[in-house]
Amino acid sequence: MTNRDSSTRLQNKELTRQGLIRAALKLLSQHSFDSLSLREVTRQAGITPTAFYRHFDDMEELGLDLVEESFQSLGEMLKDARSQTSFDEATIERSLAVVVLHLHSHTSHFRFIARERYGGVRRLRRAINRELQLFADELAIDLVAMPGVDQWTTEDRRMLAGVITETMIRMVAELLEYGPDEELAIVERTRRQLELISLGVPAWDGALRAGST
Amino acid sequence: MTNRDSSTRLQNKELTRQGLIRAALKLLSQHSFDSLSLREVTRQAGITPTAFYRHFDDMEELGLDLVEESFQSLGEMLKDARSQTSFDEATIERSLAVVVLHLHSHTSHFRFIARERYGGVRRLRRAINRELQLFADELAIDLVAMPGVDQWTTEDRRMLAGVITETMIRMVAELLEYGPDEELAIVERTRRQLELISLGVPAWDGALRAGST
DNA sequence: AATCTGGCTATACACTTGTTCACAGAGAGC
DNA sequence: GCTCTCTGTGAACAAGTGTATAGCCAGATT
Repeated sequence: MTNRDSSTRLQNKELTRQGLIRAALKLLSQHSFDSLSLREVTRQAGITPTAFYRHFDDMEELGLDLVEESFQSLGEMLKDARSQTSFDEATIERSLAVVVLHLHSHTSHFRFIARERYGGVRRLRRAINRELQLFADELAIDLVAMPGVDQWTTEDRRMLAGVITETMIRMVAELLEYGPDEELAIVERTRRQLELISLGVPAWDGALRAGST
Repeated sequence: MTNRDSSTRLQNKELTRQGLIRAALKLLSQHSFDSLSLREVTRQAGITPTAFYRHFDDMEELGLDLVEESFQSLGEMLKDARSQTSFDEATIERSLAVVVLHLHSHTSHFRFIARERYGGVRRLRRAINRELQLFADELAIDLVAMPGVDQWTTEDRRMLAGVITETMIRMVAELLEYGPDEELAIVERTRRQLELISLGVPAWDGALRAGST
């Protein structure tokens, strides 16, 4: 194999592979993943069912690749939203804007995550939740910079990061479900929910709220 | 038709109908709904595929019945949890206990709701979300009794009820995903999230947070 | 230029799916 | 007791499923 030049062979393979992934994502706006058939995907991608096996052993393997790709695009979103690590009105507003923007340009990725997170395929659920955990953990780290929160325990910071990410995800899911007419109301409501949470932060005293065990 | 007596005819029909529903619920712990086949359900219920049509036109119709039944059991839960309409530590603790208890005795119903809420079947999603809306609205009404919140706008009360129910639902989903070993940690984390939110309530001033439109 | 490699096609297999149809047989109504 | 009404059965259908096998042919290797 000549390494110095990009071989057309591999390029083409990657191309049809992308085709399969894009085909799957397209079909997943109608189906859930485990009602998505191998043949359906290849049909949409324009190749023979048997050719599928040149790229994936399994539909599940394709699914795991979808998880990876989806969170990759989500990671790029984080770069945009990061470097401002407070939790005030302005930050909330900006974060919401970033999420909504990326939602519009990566709709199928977001839909896939939202749908399969609690979907019928165990390995997919696990993979997605693992990635979401990493996502929330990053946020938790950022929250250290917030006055007051720096004194919190790690667990409490994760707890806070949890509500925030979950609230965001639910907003995404709602936006996907309802049309653009409802978009403003949904985002506005989410904004208020996040602000409400942020108001709880200064009043929080983790020490007084130790577990009952 | 003799109305005064319960005919064995209808009783039996209702019996196999329940059989179908229970069969579906059982299978839905492995599948998602739209990968669940009619034949699979009848096989599990121990009847012929064709007999299915004596009870439902469609799998989707069965699904809608599942929604109804699931929320009926959820409504009974509400009766237990209600009549204490504050949002303090004790109430949170008690509400969590009620939910966890009902989760253990109605696992399949909760799983169905959590999974199909964002699942692949549109009508099911809509039906579930409509019911959840009603659920949250009831909670919103109860929240009027809370000092301070009685001055809030209806929309803000719904907003608050929204975060609370969503946090609860996510806890349920997590409990379903992970084993009983994790149960304590999950519930504890949720408890803290709810308390954090409750701390934001006294500081909330809706007037200062009007929409930006 | 000859050979090899591997992405892809074509055909075929056994199996499952939703739905239709004719029919059985037990309870309901007279 | 006879007839009617329905819930459930059995066989059959066209269509869709995952996968195995054999072969083609363009790009890579030598």
